Amino acid sequence: MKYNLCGNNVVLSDYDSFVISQTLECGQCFRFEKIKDEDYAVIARGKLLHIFADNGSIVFENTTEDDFKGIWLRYFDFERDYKSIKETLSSSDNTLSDAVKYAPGIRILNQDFFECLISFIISQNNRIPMIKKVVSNISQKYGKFIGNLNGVDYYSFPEPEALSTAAEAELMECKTGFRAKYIIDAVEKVISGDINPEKFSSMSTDEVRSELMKIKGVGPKVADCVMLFSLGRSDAFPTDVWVKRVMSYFYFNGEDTPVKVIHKSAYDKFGIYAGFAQQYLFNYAREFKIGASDKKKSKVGTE
DNA sequence: GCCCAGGCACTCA
DNA sequence: TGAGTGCCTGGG
Repeated sequence: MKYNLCGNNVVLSDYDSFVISQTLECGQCFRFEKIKDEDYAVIARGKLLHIFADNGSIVFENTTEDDFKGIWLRYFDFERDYKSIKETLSSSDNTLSDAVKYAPGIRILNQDFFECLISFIISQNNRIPMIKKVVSNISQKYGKFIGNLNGVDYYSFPEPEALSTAAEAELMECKTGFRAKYIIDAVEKVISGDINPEKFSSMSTDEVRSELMKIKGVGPKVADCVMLFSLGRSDAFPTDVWVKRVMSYFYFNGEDTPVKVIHKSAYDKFGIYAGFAQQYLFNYAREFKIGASDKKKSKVGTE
């Protein structure tokens, strides 16, 4: 991977396995706005980033080398060798081979723990546009103004202390619905140190999952999302309805299979790459509506 | 108006 | 230990 400085921009060339839209729109994060094709505003780590593709390069607009190296390199997971991960997954499994070919430019983002935790608590029983709206509402109300792009104001996701001032009724006004009390419980546990990501480093993935599930509104699915997208646990395998469908469809003869069974088979098959496999499969399943009712289903491989 | 969405808590057997 | 049910909200 190579980058150079060009005026106020950092320009990334000679990279692989990265397509902005595939990485942002594969359901792992909620803090981005599409400006046009391969041109996005991204909010992360208290910064507003304008990122776009230009003649095969990726431009990080108005970005210092310090921010690029200190924030974005890690956020977009550019230090990881995705070629070998994709080869490993594809070589042993035809389904994965197809799923990887379908979206070879997905990278697993390294998001902020607290933001990721609250965002995926909000995600339960909810749709992506709605999740984005709720996270944005919370940021606008409790976060800090960080900039304007194309006439749109952007706000950072609040620190735990800032969000702790929120009453349940106020969170409801942000359209969190029944999840408001879950958010309050999560904030309390983070501030008290009851939930402390620094302590996680010495724990196994199963132990971290149990810790996270002490928070109200955090079950196995949300815990695995938080571990995969913000704690670098690549063996986490978030099993939501789509992953359940795609796994049942391809590995269990289309039979409705319990999440526990799916979870175990994923770990047996993919091991420490389970999280990457999940992301390729999830994207593939959602795009082709694999396993959804016939009305919604489109034919695999015809698009 | 009804149904459901990237789950989870709660209840009851 | 597992199955069944309700949940804010808004778009189809």
